Amino acid sequence: MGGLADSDQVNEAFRLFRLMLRNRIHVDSVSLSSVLGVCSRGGCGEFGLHDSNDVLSSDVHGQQVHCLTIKHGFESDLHLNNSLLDMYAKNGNMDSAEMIFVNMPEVSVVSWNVMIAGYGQKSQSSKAIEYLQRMQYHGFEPDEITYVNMLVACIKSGDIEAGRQMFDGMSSPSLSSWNTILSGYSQNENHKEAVKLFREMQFRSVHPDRTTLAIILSSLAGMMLLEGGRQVHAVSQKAVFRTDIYLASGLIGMYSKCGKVEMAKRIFDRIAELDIVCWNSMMAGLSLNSLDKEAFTFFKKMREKGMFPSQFSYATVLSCCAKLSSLSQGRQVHSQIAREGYMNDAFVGSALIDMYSKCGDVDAARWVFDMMLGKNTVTWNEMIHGYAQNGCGDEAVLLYEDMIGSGEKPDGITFVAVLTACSHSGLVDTGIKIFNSMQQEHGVEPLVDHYTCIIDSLGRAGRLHEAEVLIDKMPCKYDPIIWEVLLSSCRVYADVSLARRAAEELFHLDPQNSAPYVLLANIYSSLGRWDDAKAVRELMSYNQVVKDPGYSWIEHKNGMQAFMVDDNGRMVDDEVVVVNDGMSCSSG
DNA sequence: GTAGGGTTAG
Repeated sequence: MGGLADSDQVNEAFRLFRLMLRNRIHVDSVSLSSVLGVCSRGGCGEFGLHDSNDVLSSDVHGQQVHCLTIKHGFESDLHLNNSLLDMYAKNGNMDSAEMIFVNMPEVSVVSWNVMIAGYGQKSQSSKAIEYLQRMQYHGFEPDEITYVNMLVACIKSGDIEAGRQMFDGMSSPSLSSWNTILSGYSQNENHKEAVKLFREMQFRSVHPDRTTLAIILSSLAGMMLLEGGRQVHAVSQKAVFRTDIYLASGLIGMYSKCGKVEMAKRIFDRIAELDIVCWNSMMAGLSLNSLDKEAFTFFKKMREKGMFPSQFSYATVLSCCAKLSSLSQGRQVHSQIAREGYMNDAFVGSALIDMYSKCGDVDAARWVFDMMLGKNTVTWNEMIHGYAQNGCGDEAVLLYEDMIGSGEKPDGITFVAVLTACSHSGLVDTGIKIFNSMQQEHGVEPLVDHYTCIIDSLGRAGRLHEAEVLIDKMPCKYDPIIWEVLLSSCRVYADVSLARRAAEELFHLDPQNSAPYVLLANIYSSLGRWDDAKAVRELMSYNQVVKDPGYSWIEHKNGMQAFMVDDNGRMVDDEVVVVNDGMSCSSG
């Protein structure tokens, strides 16, 4: 259900409640408690998942109900106080929750659980731990729900190991606890550990439910383990699971990620009561398999069927518009997002910035960026990357400096984005300066991608000697990509001796790669050194290196003459040299 | 009156 729908529900429930008051219908603790429940569901925490207005409105409504509970003399009612606590906790307002909690004449395990859940949702695991200790100190025994809330607190705070230790300490964890920890691993992309733990679960004869299977499907998909996925599919053919939407969404995702989009469609078509997650899985699956046009049509169909798109739907459909470079469709989606109050969702915002950048409207991307509340590292990275993609090196560097100034911590991807921008805009020395600050000032270790940017940057500027010196000092000098980048630059600047060295490094590092042979031969050819070019091609033949498949033969319309085309359908004339030698692709 | 779980970004 969309943001508007959520806040509409809160407003409607509240309107009914006022009607009750106006008509002097007796208000009891049950009616107060249920209207609080509606207020809890409206909010999504601080800068939450969608528009903060929703949080505000449900919080304000909740506060009004809070006043009524006092007015009607229910301030000592344990159940009602727990509902109030829950309302504030779910709206992320822990200060108010705290205030009620300390003034409650009587608390129960539920009260403690609600406080732990509230802090957990805000990723404050230390506060959650504090509450766990305090509850035990006051003689309350933690229950299953306490443990699940504690696990969520650890996972949300990014300390899954602490969660695992807690889980391992449980004598017989509930199925919910199993599912929580499995999901923690799955969402942190530690799919291997998730699957390992799933096996452990079977070993201990703990029966999985639809949730367990859905989580495992997601991890199997993450590892592209189609066979494992098929086994889970077989298990889920059992009567109770056949039409389950949790399993359906998991299966759709698994088959799509393993490239079996037709199978995913079959599962989608078989389920009668599809929910928004199933639609989102199918749409993402189409896009993942490069069927973005179809995915966009699918999104429109989803709306026609009366489904309310979620932030997931919007993030996905925007990525389709980006891949299609369709600015007009992207703008349409943008206006829907603004209307429905998802502008401050970090995923949606990043997807909007990406869409505008890929469509070449970098000013619109920046406008979205500036308007967004609740930016995170990815938001900044996306905007810097947007500038890089559009050749705006200076703007990228300025924004990077703003990011550092704002206190947002850069990560490895921030540096790939800003260094790419420098490289593409010829800001060689700026790039080197930023590169040098990575580890020293920001504690981010340079990886091969960062070195590649710098080598590319030096190479494009013709500073080949500096590039060579740097490579010799690099920890990742045995990664072929480094030498490939250098070799390309040698070609541009016709530096034969360095090209020879780079190619020879590549012959050793990546023996089956034909690219260095082709590039080196082309460098010789372009200088008219035909004998050297021929020698390289002979060496390639002698080493039994075959030109990469992935190129295909096409038939010339005037006859049977064959040309090579690359993936974009462009003719690759350079490779004709190789073609004429009769070596080259056997596969089409 | 409290919990977990399937879908999204660089």
